[in-house]
Amino acid sequence: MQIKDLSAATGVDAETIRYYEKQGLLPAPARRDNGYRHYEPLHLERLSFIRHCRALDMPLAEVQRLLGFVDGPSGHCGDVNDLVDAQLGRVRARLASMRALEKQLVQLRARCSGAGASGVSCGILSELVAAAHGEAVAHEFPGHKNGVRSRA
Amino acid sequence: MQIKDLSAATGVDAETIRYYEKQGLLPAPARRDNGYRHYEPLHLERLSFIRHCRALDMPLAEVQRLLGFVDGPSGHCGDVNDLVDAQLGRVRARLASMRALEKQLVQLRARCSGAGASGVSCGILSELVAAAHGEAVAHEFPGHKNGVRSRA
DNA sequence: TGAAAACCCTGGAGCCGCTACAGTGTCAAG
DNA sequence: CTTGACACTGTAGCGGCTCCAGGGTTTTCA
Repeated sequence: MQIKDLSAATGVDAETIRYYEKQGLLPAPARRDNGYRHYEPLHLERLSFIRHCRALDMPLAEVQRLLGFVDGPSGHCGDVNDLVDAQLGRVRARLASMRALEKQLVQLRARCSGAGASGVSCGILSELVAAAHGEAVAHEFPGHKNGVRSRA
Repeated sequence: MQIKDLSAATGVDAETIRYYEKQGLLPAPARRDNGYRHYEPLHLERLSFIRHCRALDMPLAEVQRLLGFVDGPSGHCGDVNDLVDAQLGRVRARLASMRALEKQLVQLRARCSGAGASGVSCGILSELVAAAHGEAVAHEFPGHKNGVRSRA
């Protein structure tokens, strides 16, 4: 099995497969005489595992730890639990902030769809400008470094 | 007003402020004799606007377009609408996939909390391995480049 | 047989939105 | 006059890829 077959079988781009190898997630396969990578069914299974974890949005570092549990002796059930719980926590936190975000955007959107093009300037823009004013005042006393989460 | 005052007033890190300037989001302020940036109230307002948009998780490129509308002549209400709608669409798509994610994680988590440490191996891990098997089979016929969204 | 297309390799740069340095200069307080 | 807080520039790093350049190899088709 060469890289394009593994790619076709998993739906993972060949460059991503090489990237996983470089990051130590996928064991380096044997090489043919011409230097081409030669994959075994083991790699297919492993890559699918990785992608499944990624579909759960786990960071690669955690996937790696999980793979360590798969390979190593059993009895890490507690550790695995913790890992999944941590991921669930992250997902829920993001979910909450996304919901708040949606709400804000819906409110913002309503500013314009109602009034039409009658007013002097756009309601959405003036809303954002006004909000900016409020924010600036609200933040006048510092205390924390960064009020906006870096990636919702 | 020097950079740390602007930073304190908005809660935005000074390095981030300089970054926004370099990216062309914040107009370059006047410089004092010593080369220090000298900010006007205009900058405070503008920076707050940017942060408010960022709090709505808009990409900087869109914030820039929005700023263009603020500066330019009015009458872009339709464009602004489209922009906000696009953002709302992105947020909702992410929201949906996050919800699916949470569900999967909860199911996965249940695999282990029920059985305790009685079985031979961890239920979560075998579930992931089994799921990986299913995925691999399901993808055996290619057609698309990348099955997993890059950033949920 | 020979040319073109499709695949493979490596190494490095680019994406986003910051964040954190290193190395240097300037200013205010004690 | 020293100490500390601030300022400046420029560059590198994060995650998780993605894409490109510049090569080599293999397959396919005329």
